Parts: sequence; structure tokens; C-alpha cells
Amino acid sequence: MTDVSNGAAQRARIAVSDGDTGFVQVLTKRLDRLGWEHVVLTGAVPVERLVAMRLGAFVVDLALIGPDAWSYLEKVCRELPALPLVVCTGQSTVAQRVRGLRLGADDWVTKPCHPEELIARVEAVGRRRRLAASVAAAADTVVAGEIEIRADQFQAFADGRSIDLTRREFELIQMLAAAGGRVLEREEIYQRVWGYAMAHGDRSVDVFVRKLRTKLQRASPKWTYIHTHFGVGYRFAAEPVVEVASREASGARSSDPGPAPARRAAPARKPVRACA
Amino acid sequence: MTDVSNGAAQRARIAVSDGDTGFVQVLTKRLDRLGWEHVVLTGAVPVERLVAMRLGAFVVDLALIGPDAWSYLEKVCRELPALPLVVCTGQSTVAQRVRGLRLGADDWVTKPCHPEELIARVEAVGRRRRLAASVAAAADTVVAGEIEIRADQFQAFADGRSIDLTRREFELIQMLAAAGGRVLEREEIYQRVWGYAMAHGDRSVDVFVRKLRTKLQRASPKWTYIHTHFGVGYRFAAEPVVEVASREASGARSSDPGPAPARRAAPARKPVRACA
DNA sequence: GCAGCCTGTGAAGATCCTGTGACCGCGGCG
DNA sequence: CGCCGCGGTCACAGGATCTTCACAGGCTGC
Repeated sequence: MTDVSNGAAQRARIAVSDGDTGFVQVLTKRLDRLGWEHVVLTGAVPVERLVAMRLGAFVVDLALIGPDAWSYLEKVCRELPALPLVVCTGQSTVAQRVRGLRLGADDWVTKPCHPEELIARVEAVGRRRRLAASVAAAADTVVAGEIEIRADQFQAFADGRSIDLTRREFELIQMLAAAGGRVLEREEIYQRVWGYAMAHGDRSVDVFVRKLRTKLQRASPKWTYIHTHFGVGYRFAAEPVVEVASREASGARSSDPGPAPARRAAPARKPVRACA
Repeated sequence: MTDVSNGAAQRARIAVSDGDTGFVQVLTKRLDRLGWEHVVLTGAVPVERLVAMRLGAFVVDLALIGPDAWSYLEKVCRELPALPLVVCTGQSTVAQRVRGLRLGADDWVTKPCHPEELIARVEAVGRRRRLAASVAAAADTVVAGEIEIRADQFQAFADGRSIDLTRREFELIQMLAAAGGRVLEREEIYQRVWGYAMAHGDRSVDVFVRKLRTKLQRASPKWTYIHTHFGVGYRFAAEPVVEVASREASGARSSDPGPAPARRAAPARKPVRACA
């Protein structure tokens, strides 16, 4: 299982990537006094290195990144959704700020800016949790039921055969599988897989879940992997399909409606259903 | 148990407390377009009312609150630590902003400010909160009697098996369980779970309590969890079903839906009531 | 013991949510 | 240039869930 993270929290480690050396100096002095560990970066550090740093927060000046700033920002947000990220720039337009925030930045400050405020903002962002939960599930392989999700191949396999997932499908299943059986709301799923805020009414998640289910079912008919929680979202968990003697029933969700006084005791234990 | 705030919910509901009607108008129009539910507040709304609103975010202009702004802010942060809070003001000094952020505000924007940016910031805060919540969710499990209420699954379990609660049912039981054994009046329950004032004569709470009792009894027959306080409301507490050694079962108003129409048994005593 | 309000039940609709299949635009490839 | 795989959007249909009602039985207060 991939999952989670470092949870523990040594001292807050913050990375600052900014071109204004004077500003950085004042800032680091202040951080020192507060007992924060800090790293000063001087350019676009590859995301993998960021992951390895186990940061507690990341302050970045887009100007220092160069022309690829946006894609860099997007990548950081995608790979490290749990990393508190504060963008710090000189001039910037409303549109830029909105774009950055929607991509996943947690805050955006415009210089000139008082170091104390920047620190307060970083604190505010990371306040309630000190988990550099690197979803960096990146390098490993997850096995669930009959399938195997290999990050290094961007593909999932059943019984050794590729399931032929497209890129999005793969990202979706990987994200779900990495959640460790928790129910994830559509918005969270969207945010993590697509990398930006979900528009109201967007059904993409549902559609891809269907595509995934179809392929999974074809590859591994005896198991169900993605469960719907009505009114909430989806949950990933490999569960064997309990088939009551009947024939059909690929459907899965169906068995027992509820308070129904009649039926009961068919399945010795709860199989697939979760909530709905 | 974290508090209820915005469980996870329906459409994002945001409260805006700002004196600049023009700004508010533009903002609400924008929110409408995005499909967000919104409430406009015109002054310092008591924290209890905020709790009942089940907000997904709160934008507040300190100037509108008056001289007690700071203590108000502090109170809101203390009572609703999970509520995404964005302060919005006209002029402000670095010291004020730092103070506000330290107190618990998630962001602080200074007008003039483009509505779009404010919205993007609110979204960013909400997103961050949600991620944090989902990680912390694991710890958010309440156990009572034989059942276990898991926030990360939006579901309750008895003996490891899902009780198949629907979303509302789950929110209701979670809310009741979070009350720590206090008797809650219907109105309060309704406010907290549904998020708005209960219409006179609305029986929804009763209906859902029944549904819950039915499912709980099916899953855990030896315990009673929801107790009626006649003329008052309901109280959640796991109590073993008192079995009178002899024949009849304790009458307990929630006796048993199953065999139903048959038994009646003079209730030797009412085990359920407490004070009323 | 009686009248009157309060709560427990069941069931019928009204609503909202998710599953589907079809359709479109894009970009890579032959 | 046409074909094809992939992402993304729509509108519709089937269900699941939520509300609302009407009725019956159980408390309370007198």
C-alpha cells in the first residue's frame, strides 16, 4: 500500500524560492528565531526533489521559475496536493492570482510584503495540520483484489495482462487506491486528478468512474473495486462479488433495499454495498 | 470529533458579511453563476447562529462588526475551527493582518479587491481544509455501544458491518453522537443537520430518527441508542437493553419494529425517559 | 378517566443523484 | 486528408433518498 506519509512532524521545514536576496535574508532570520528549519532554493527544483525534502511549506516566487512557471506550479500542486504552497510575486494581475489559486496554490502574496505577514500566512495555511502527506504514491505498486496498479508503467494489470487504462483513467484509479479505503468526495477527486477546482455540475468524475468500472469488470469480473456512496462520492476497495445463486446480477448494488421487513439473511455478510 | 460545521456537503454555502452593498451584489451574482448557495449577513451574527447555518465558508468585513471585531473573530475561530474564514477589510496594517491570521483567519484580503479573486481565495481555503480534514478524518471515529461512527466513511458500523445509513441518516447520528449525551431539541437538531430553520410542524427529524432506530436495532439489537424525551427532543446514548428476566422485553419505546404488530406488553416502566 | 398535544408509523410523491450511451473537438498517425 | 483514441459534455432514464401526509397509539395535565 502506498500511502501516507510522514505524519510525524519534526520541526516545520519550509522551502523558500525567491530571487530577492535581501527579502530572503530577513525572512530566514525571522524563521530562525521562530525555530523553523528552512531551505533556500534558487530556481525551479524538480518536483521529485521537493517530494524528497519532506517540506512543511513551500514559498515560491514564480518570476524565479521562468517561463514554465505555470506548468511548474500545476505539477507541484498535482504531485503534492498536501503541501502548503504560497506563491510570492512582484506585480501580478487579478487573473494571474485567480489562476494560481485555482490551480492549487493556497495563498498568493504580492511584494512588497512584510516578512512577518508572509510567515503568518504560511502558518495560517499549514495551521491545522503538519502532514506533508506526499501523495507521492509515485513509485510504488498497489495490489488490490486481482489487480495491480503500477505507477512506473502508468498502467494497471489483472493477472499480468494490461487493463489498457488511458492516462486519466490510470490517474483516477491510482488516486482512489491511494486513499486507503476512505470515501472521497467528487470535488476532492477532481482536484487531485485534474489538478484544479471542479466546476459546479461537472460530471467528468462520474464518467471516468464508469469507464474504469467497465474495464475493471472486463478484466476481473469476480471483484468490484469502486463503490458509490450516494450523495457523497466514491470509495476504492477490492471486494469479491458475492453472487447469490441467481444468474445475472452484474449490477452489484441491488440486494437489500433497507428496512424491508421481508428479505434478510441472504448474504451472510455484507458484501458490496456501502451506503447506497 | 470535529464539529459539524459543514460535514461534507451539499452545495457550498457561503456567508458574506460586508458593508459594501455594491461589492456584495457583484459577489453574489458571481456566486450564483457558480452555483454556490449564499447568505448575506449585515452585522455580527452570534456564533451559535453561524454554527446552525452549516456554512462552507465565511467572509467577514471586520469594519461591519464594530469595536468587538477582534474578540468576535477570536470567538468564531474558537467555536468553528473548521470553518474556512476569510477576513475582508478596507485599509489594514501589517500588524492587523498578522494578528488576524494568527488568531485563526485563513486569509485576509484588502479592498479594493476583485470579486473573482476573493472567490478564488475562498475556494483555495476550502480546498485546503478539505484535504486536511480527509487526512485527519481517520481519527474522527466515535464509538458507542456496539457501533462505530466513522466520519471518513460517511458511515456507521456494527461489528464491522456497515449499517447502510444514507447521507442524512449519517449526519443525524453523527450530530447526535457529538452532543455528548445531552438532550437536543428538534429545532436544534434540524438546524444543525439541515442547515436552516425548521418549519413549524415539520416532522422530518422524527422520521429520520425512526429510520435510524430501525437500522440500528437491526444491526445491534441489544442496545438502544436514541432516546426520546417527551416534549423536548432526543438524546443519544448507548444503553444496553434492559431485559426483565421474565417474559416481556422492556417496553422501551423503541422496542422492536420487527415482529411489530403483535406485542404490546404493558410497559412495566419507562426505561427510556430520563428527566424531561 | 378524558381531552389534547406529541410521537411513532407507513406509504405516496416530489426531488435529487448517478449510470449510460451518444456526440464533439482535438491531436497524432498512416 | 481521413481515421482513431481520448477527454470532456449532454440529456435522458432509472433509482435512491428526502418530504409530506394522514392516522394511530402514547403521554400529560386536569
